[in-house]
Amino acid sequence: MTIATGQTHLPSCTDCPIRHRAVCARCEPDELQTLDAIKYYRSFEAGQTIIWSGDKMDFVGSVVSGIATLTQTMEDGRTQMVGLLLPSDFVGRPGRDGAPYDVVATTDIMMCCFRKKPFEQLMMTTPHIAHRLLEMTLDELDAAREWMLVLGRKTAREKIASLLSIVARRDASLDARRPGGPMIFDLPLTREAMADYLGLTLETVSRQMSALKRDGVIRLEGKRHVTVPDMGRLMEEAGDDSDGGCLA
Amino acid sequence: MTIATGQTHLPSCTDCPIRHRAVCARCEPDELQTLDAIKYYRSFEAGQTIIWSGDKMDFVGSVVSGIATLTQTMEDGRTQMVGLLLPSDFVGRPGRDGAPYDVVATTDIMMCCFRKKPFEQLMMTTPHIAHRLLEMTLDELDAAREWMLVLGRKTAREKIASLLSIVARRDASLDARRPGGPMIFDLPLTREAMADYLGLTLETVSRQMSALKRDGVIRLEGKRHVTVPDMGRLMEEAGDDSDGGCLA
DNA sequence: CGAGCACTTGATCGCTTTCAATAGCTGTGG
DNA sequence: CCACAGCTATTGAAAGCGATCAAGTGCTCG
Repeated sequence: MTIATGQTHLPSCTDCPIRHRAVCARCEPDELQTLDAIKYYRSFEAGQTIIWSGDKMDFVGSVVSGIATLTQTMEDGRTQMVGLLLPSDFVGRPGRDGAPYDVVATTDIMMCCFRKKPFEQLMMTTPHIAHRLLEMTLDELDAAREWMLVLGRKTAREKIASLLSIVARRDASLDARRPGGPMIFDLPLTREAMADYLGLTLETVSRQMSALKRDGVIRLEGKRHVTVPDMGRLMEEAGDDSDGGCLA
Repeated sequence: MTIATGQTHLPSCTDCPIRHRAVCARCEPDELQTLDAIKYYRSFEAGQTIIWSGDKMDFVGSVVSGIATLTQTMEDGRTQMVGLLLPSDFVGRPGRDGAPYDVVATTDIMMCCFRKKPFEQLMMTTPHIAHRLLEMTLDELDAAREWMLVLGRKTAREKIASLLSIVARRDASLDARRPGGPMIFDLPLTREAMADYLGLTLETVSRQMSALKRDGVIRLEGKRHVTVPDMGRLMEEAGDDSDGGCLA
């Protein structure tokens, strides 16, 4: 297992797949050019730790492709996932040196990075970046609080259904499927990662996945390929309002 | 129970108790003057709901004094607290109309408010405000993620100890006590509110409080007045690193 | 003094964890 | 080609922790 951390200069920002969703989304062409000049790409392999909790962080960046997780670990080994980083999500905190969490690549991943100091200076002079980052941070805060309800008050079955519906809806936003039809997607997480996200054991995750399959809420091909025949049903199982999702 | 929502113009920002910690912390005197001109105060009584989840929010603001909670409720009544609002904390989200959570005053509370539209415009022209708000939002995000570990992975006893140590440390930051001595503070929350924060039932909260008292980790006078003879011990019970807190 | 509220305490139940065995899959090497 | 290690996932049985149901205490206020 060679730890070959790639480090490359790649195409310009105008062709970037996350151009319109990442921290640079609001930037004008000239601002984009400035970013283009100081950005660099880094790739990580599945399983690699991108940032260790407590380490000094000298860069920030965006996930371009692939998936990473933010996790916290107690001394005795109990771990809790506190964030799921998808393409366009931002990593790192301007204005703070130490990293509060482990960031681990769960799939092969490509990141668009900036050294922290230059990025911080850029933020001072480029309101479009600061505003977009505020907007994204507020969204993450909402997501974290949503998750607190899941962790604090939902049953194991509801937790699984909540996770599935979140992953499903994310895929839907990319594929632009019609809301009525069945949803099909791949779970990007192992059972253990799901457990760490949900505050459960991996055995309980496995049992509840089996139960949802047995009850016809989901269908499984292999371990990771999921079909949801009826999203409304899944949302009910998650304990969420089933009325939502009517985004014509 | 008269719902007398006070609405007053009060002293200038320069005398404000949260002047150096709130969203206005970074403002220059002239910027402060602009804020001063459009701010207004509102008071709420303990128990009053300040904002209903789903309602249109036409103002944002800072807690000046008192305590409020952010809560989420499922259809069947299960509720989870997702935030504790202390003096200087910011309420409301620029750029979004609907409120995602209930905001409830747990004590009598005074808020410094701004109508949303003017505040948003001000944010565009005043980077000091936008930057401070980003900083505060990132802090809240860290706090929310810290809490996810508590909700997902800690035992009932650890949860209670975590809550107590957080409240204790907050008070410490105000009182500037020496780290070695005993900590004394009042719990601003009922047992039920503690339960909603911790994802427990109020019975379990009560039992674990009794257990911590029995084991000498805390002492109680009345229901709310808490003495912690040894903070290190409390931190151990919370499952946190006990080495921390060495801030000379 | 009695109603109402916040809190405490006890007994029992049930969900999730824990411990343990097994299955399925992949890659390696004889 | 098959045996085997290593990993992920499933399933079963038993244990434990927190929830639920149910009194009961102490305080405040009318």
